[in-house]
Amino acid sequence: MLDIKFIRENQQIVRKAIADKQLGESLKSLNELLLLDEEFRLLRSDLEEKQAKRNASSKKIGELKRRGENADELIQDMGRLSNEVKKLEEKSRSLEAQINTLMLELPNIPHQSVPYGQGPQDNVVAKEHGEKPQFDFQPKPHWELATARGWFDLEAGVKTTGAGFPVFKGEGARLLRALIQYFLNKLNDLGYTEIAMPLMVNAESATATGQLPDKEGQMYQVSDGFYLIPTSELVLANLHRDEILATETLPIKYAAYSACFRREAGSYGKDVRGINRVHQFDKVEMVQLTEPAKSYEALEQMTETSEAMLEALGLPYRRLLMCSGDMGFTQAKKYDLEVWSVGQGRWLEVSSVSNIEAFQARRLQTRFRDGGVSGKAKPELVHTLNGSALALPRTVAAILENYQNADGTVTVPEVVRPYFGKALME
RNA sequence: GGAGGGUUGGCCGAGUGGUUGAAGGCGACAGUCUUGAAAACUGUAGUAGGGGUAACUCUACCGGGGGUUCGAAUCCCUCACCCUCCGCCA
Repeated sequence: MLDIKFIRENQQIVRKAIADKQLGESLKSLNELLLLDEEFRLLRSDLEEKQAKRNASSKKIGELKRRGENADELIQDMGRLSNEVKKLEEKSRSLEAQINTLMLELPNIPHQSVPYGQGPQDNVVAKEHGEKPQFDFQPKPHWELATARGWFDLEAGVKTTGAGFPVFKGEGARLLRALIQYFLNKLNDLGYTEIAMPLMVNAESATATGQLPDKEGQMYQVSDGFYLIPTSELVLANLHRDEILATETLPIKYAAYSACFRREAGSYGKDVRGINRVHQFDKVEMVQLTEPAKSYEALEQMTETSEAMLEALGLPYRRLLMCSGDMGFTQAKKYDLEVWSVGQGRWLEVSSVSNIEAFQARRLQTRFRDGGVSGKAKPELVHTLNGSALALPRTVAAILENYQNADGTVTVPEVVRPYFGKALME
């Protein structure tokens, strides 16, 4: 959510952001918002004036009554005034609700370093690292390797649940677990606090982080008004909702492993082969809350953390700087990391690291100030950042494909061996 | 699932429908004293929004939302959460 004052005073910037992000629909929201905001502010001053009168009279009536004097006349006047106040209050409430809804439809503003672009084709390759492996045999895609050795069983998942709910078995399941361990330990070493969390959230949390209303169709809704989390970012970012933090506690760094659930409506073809895109997957995520001045430094640092993991795993990858049109509703700047999938001959996105600036924090009301909660300084909104380190299925796919041997076995990357327990999947 | 009791400022905790934005305590901050600290004493301080160059001033906020009333922290309804008891399941 943007600051209403900012919107009011910087209409052109907001308009440009909407256009750059290819969200033409939001322009209507902006226009309507500006009108309602004007109306709301006029109404407010009228209302507040009348409230002030009412408060004064009420006080006077109290005094008269205490002294045992007659206040009937004043009470009659108050009746009329109160009615007006009540009507204005009602109007004010409904305007405020409308304004709020519209505010939720305005996207975050891209950082100045974000290139303009209409879609994925305009993303900029910011970096490429590692050699694509060469084989003296025809490398296979991960689903062939895994099915042949029984490392996962997609049919079984279809049976128990439906398409896109993979079942991992034996050494396949073990590889998942080993990777999760490796990632979390790595992040612990870097000062991230590990969190284990609920896999469902309420609408309030989902609204605060920006999934609602923007991505409602992407989430599974279960009973009692809960949503299955599409990413653990949602819970991590909400951990300090409505809190004022001491500056010294920043940056706050959280890491978590969780299952993630996404409806992924409209996906098809090679995108969904094997475990390229599934409805339930595992992910290790990092979230940081920082002071505004330090958030872009943190974005680089978090991206480098994910890259370091890919390097340690020996997977060739590239870093994309996402263009304005492909970066999503809440982000100010975002990098995607993609690994080379040799069996499919394509890049697979395994991480996405974003700076949300104050866009989430404004809804979360997560603030900080010098001197802590009861300090004197004015509270200020934190910046929130999130990034995957890393998403499991595609990392597994890349490992299987890039480390495959001619006989269908897979060499386990060295850094994972302590967790996996041996050097070869067979 | 049923029946009761709760939710007040950073924390604890008063609060009778009418000068209560809210006593008191703790904690915080500033000052006095002290070589320094502690103690003691004195003082300051909620959050958000609006108006004003400023001094200042207005409004809202006592879990959330609605209502009753001339007037609500206080009465009513509703939702959420916490506690106790009963039932059910582990």
